[in-house]
Amino acid sequence: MRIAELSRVSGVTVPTIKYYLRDGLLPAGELTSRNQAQYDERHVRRLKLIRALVDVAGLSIAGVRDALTAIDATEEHRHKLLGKVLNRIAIPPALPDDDPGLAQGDSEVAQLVQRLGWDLERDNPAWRNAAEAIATIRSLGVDRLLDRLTGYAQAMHDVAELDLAMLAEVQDREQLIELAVLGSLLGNPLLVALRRLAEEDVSARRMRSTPRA
Amino acid sequence: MRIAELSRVSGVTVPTIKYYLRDGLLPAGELTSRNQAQYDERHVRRLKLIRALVDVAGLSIAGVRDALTAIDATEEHRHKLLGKVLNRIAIPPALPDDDPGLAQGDSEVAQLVQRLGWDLERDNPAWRNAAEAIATIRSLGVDRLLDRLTGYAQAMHDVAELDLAMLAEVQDREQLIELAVLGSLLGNPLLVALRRLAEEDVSARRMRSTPRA
DNA sequence: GGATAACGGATAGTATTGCTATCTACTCTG
DNA sequence: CAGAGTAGATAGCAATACTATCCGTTATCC
Repeated sequence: MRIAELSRVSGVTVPTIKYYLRDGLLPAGELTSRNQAQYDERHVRRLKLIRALVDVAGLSIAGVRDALTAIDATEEHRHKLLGKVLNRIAIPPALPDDDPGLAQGDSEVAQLVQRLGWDLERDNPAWRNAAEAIATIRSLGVDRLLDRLTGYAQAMHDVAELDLAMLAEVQDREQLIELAVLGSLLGNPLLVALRRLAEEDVSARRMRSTPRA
Repeated sequence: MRIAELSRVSGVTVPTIKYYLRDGLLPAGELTSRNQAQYDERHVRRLKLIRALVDVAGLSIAGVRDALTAIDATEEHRHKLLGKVLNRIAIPPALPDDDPGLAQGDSEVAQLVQRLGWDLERDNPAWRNAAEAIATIRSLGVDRLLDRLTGYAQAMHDVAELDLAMLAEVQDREQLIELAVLGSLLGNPLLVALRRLAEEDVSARRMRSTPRA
């Protein structure tokens, strides 16, 4: 398969494919001569993956590179725990380290974790993300949003049980890493969409039971 | 308060404040003369809100404008249902209408909704978001990620119950809209972070019970 | 075997986003 | 009344994600 067909099959324009090649997101095809290369199904798949991460997961090109690097981790790195791979595709901090309220958010996460008896390390990047979200909510004075923080955490624990149960079934290590990364990146928008749909259902039910509340 | 103090108090630079003023994200201060305006606490709050939506919720400036417009909906629009407000801050579609697989994703959402007996309309933008996420997962051949779709939906239904229970307690209509919008936009990153933290807990627990699985 | 279409690789250009800087005419402050 | 600050307008800029063009080379089709 040459570049024109790769473009046709994947739906990505030739200049964009060249751009991804330059950026190292897409591995080069096998050169059969100075200016001819062969591409195969792996390239098609990789292009679909890049577009999925950009369009659906909402990643930047730099974020895609991080995700692909995590997926492609060589065997010498792959002995590391799944957690390490997932921490490498974490959402970068949004607030400065000295943000007033961040320390408070951090300790609220600590309380939550302790209350639920969760077994985890403070250096998980998601800890910071959670602390930042909490700090932001408090700083805007919409504290009521956090009344049910524990319930949120329990619901996400249910999700996590499903995630890990799925991963536990996977034998192949390469596939495991990929499923974990994609489950994280593509699962988030799915969960967000399901939350919104569920809200409409709950709202409709409540409306039926108390029509003019 | 003049612009320099507004900048100092909010932590947003003067040129950026002017940019937000130009863009209509921040309402103009009250002009006391041709080139002097007074700003107040509402402007401080609005600036914090804009930064929160950009930094924490990850919205673009255009997205912030949509969110603020939804929050600021005048009384004539505010009779509309909460759902209409939330649909206006929906995530825009990422796949083209004619994407192969989108129709399949759409019908999978329909099956899920029917299976769970959810009461909702097909025109909810989140329906499309869910269909796109499902279509993308299928097109990448990582179908296993969807094995527990029903469980995901149930967990998010729990979240939705919490969301609506919180909103039901709010009397003031203006506050209701704001809490709904911020609960949606700021709640998502919080849920994503909690999911990741919960995954680590579940992973640690599983590791303890079956150390070398 | 000769026209021509496509190719890989390099370089340059472009549209958009989200600010940032400068300018001008004015006004408040010490 | 000096000079710092201001509103509003316009212009500039850095980053991102492509998109276009060019070059010499290579396949392809009659």
